[in-house]
Amino acid sequence: MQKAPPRRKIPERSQSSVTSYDVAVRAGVSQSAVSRCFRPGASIAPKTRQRVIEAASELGYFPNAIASGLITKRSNMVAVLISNLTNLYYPEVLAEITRRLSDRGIRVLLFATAAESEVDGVLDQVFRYRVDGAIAALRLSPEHLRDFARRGVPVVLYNRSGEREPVASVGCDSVGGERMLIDRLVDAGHERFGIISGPADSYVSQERVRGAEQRLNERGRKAIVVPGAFDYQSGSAGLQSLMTLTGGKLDALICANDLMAIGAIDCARNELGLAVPGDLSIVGFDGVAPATWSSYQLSTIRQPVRRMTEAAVSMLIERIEDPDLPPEVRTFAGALIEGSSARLKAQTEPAD
Amino acid sequence: MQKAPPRRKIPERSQSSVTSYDVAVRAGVSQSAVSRCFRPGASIAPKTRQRVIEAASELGYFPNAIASGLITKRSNMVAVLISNLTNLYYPEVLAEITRRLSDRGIRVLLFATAAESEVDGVLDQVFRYRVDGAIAALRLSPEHLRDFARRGVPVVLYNRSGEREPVASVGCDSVGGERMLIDRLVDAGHERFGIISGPADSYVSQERVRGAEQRLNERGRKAIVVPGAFDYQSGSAGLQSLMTLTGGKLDALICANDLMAIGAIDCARNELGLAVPGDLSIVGFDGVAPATWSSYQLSTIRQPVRRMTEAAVSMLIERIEDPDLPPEVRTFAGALIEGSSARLKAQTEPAD
DNA sequence: GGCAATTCCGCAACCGCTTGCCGTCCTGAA
DNA sequence: TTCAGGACGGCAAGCGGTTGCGGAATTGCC
Repeated sequence: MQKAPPRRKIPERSQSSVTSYDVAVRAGVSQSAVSRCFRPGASIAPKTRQRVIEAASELGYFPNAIASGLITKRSNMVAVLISNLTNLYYPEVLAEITRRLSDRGIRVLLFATAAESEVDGVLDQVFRYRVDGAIAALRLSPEHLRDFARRGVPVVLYNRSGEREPVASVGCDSVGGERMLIDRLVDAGHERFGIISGPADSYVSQERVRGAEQRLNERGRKAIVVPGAFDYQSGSAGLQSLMTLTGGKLDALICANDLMAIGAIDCARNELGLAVPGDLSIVGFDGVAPATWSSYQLSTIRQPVRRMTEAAVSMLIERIEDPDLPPEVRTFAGALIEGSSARLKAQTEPAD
Repeated sequence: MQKAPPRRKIPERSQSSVTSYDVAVRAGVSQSAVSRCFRPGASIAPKTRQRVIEAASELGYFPNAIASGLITKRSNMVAVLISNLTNLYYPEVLAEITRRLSDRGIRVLLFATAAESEVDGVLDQVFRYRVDGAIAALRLSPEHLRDFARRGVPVVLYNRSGEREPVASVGCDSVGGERMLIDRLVDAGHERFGIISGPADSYVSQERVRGAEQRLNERGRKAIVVPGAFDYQSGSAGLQSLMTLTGGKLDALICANDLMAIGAIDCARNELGLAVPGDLSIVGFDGVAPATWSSYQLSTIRQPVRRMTEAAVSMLIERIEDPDLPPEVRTFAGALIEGSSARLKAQTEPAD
């Protein structure tokens, strides 16, 4: 076989990519002077800067962030790890985080996985890109966290917490939120409780279910738990199986998130012919937009997304600036949204 | 002071950032050999590779994508520009795009703007990062497009099209979609039409409204148009003002997207006491998840998101590989979802 | 075993920018 | 006028990889 000629595809990038050198030539200064014009705090005469800026804009020059990141060891990129974007709740979080980071001159490198457990393959990529930090809204194993630590990449967990080791994290108090819901439900006279959980590998699901069961227990009640998957379907399916399991005797349904609660409401009303909250009280968790729609007016716990994202971003940035800051856990209380999908007060007469 | 002899680099191991040089030392090979181990197709002996890979994993080494991007001129990052993530429709698109790009070894650098018109400030950033290409789900002016072209960064527009100049783009056929809806509505006997548009700076809104009005015109009908903002509120508000404007005489409401249609349904049923579709037919556009919820079962046009994102990604990658490919516009037909929020067939008797 | 053809791998020159270290030049004070 | 002290800006050494080139080692073949 003949030796193949060293075939390279060189797309002849002629006019593309203006460098600081080109600008320097045009402005009649050295390349380093150009660089200084684009660095805040560098020593440069206003006059020179003027000339350089002009030349730069004539050529359409922008400093190459890749090259400068190589030397400053700051890529000005942060990895955002999210498990499933289609969850209604996360888009808002992502949008907020992106906006806040962008206000601080930092870009978001997005990593989306289908399930929380798929992180492994993704982490190499995160490290390859030398991101300055990461915000993770999914479960990271202790090994993963150690990898981050080893490489000096600060992480802030969002709505998660380090399983064993302490990690910087922000979250919404699941246990406290469920406690509020349970207390109000019990006070309103509900007796038979059902719970629809989230996927087994979800941390928030575990916490919420645990919080609910614990409080029910403290109040001398208990609940049947059926598994769900955080989506609309499983709200409906979960309710159906609970009705089967309890022979239709269910007073209150606690869903691990809003989306399942909405699925359950629709199922109760449109398939089982039940009045909500007349025959059945249904509560959720998150406070997503559809929960407020007039067809649902879901009784739920709203997470303070703005404050939480702000906290996550500023905690991360602090740790990028000073990697030795100790781990800090910030927990925010959710707000009870009364809504009208559950009878939350004893005085509300179930007239239907 | 004497001139210093050429400083050999001493592996100081400053706790972070293992370099290929470190790996080379440990494996007893040259730095370039290490590099070759991580480049597909490079000439390296299996034995050497083995040794290097071992040393690398002991040190936790990953090639620095920033550094390699600097020299290969490929950052393996693609910018995704999205106007507002909270739109229910975009998260799905974003998730799909991210997944598909990631399958091809490409990362997403996310740029989210609050309004379509805020692109200006963002573009510098896009260029600074030397992304290999961009997918834009927002309006880009001819100047913006020229900037991309000038820098040799291929762009694919998502649900937009170049206003004057031809640009690679994928989209869902708004005019055709609206035509289907209008035809079915007219055939079913509706006479008085209302339209709620999207924000004025939105391209899809303009197209959809234009498509609807045009077809209504062809069928000898016309509609009153009120402005909306693509959100739940404006569906409700839009319906209310239409009821005022028409003195309550409205047969069919065409909303420029699903979210407003849902808002309108809720308003009609829960505030105006109207039956949908009994008293009023309501249709949307997009095919978002909530549209399928049993409380709504929205009659709408579903965009083929999978196919569209797949097309966008592969078109972009083709253009990254061969920048001289001509612009191509791929339009996908939406699928009519009958739903039950509108009377779409003449034989359906409006019995209420 | 001898010789040519491969296969491997080291060398070194970058990629585009940052920055420490001076050398210039300008300004103001004596 | 002289000189000290800044303010500017050029020089050049990298940052961590990639890759063409050529030498050394290995292999194939007779």
